Amino acid sequence: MSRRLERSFYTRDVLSVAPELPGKVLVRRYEDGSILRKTILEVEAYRGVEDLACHASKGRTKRTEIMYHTGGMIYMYLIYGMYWMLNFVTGEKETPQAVLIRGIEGFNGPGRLTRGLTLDKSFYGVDLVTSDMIWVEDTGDQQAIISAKRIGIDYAGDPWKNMNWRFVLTGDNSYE
DNA sequence: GTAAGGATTGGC
DNA sequence: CCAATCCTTACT
Repeated sequence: MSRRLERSFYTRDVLSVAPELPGKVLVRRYEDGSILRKTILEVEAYRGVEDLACHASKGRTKRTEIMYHTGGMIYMYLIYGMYWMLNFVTGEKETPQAVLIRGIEGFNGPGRLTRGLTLDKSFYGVDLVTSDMIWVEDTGDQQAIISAKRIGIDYAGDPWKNMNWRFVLTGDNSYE
C-alpha cells in the first residue's frame, strides 16, 4: 500500500533524504487526469553553500531562492540550453539543499526523464506535499542502495567532487 | 549591455 | 571526441 510522502520526510538533512528516495515512486498526473507512476532509480545530494557543486554556493539569487525554502518544494533549472533538471528541496528553511533526480524507471538520465514527464520551468516552486500534478509515494518496501561519486561536477574540486553523494537502487542494471 | 559557461545528451 | 542551445550570473 502506497502513501504520499509528507512534509516531515523532506525537511530532514539532504544526506538523510537522498538515500531514501531510490525505490520510492514518482507520480505525475496530467491535465487530462491520466497518471504515470515511475520508480526512482538514482539521485544525487547537493548540500548547502559550502558544497561547491551546489548552486547555492554561488549565492542566494533568483534562481537558487527556492532552495532556501522548506523541504518538499521543486527546484527546476535549465542546463546546456536544452535540458530541465528536476530537484527536490530538502531541509528546514534557510538551509539550501536539494536532491537531483538522475534516473527513473524507463528514463535514464536527468534530462531525459524531465522530457518524458513533461516537466519544465513551470514546475519551479511546486510543492510535492500538496500538488495534484506531481508527488512521491512510499511503497513501504525495504530498498537496497549503493552510493557513488556525483557526476559532472569536477569543477567543484576537492573534497566536493569526491563525496559519495550519488545514491543508486541496487539490482538495477541500467547504470552498469 | 556584454560575455562566459554549465548537476547533459546524442551523434560522429 | 564535440557541438547543440539558452538561461543565469558576473562584470563593464
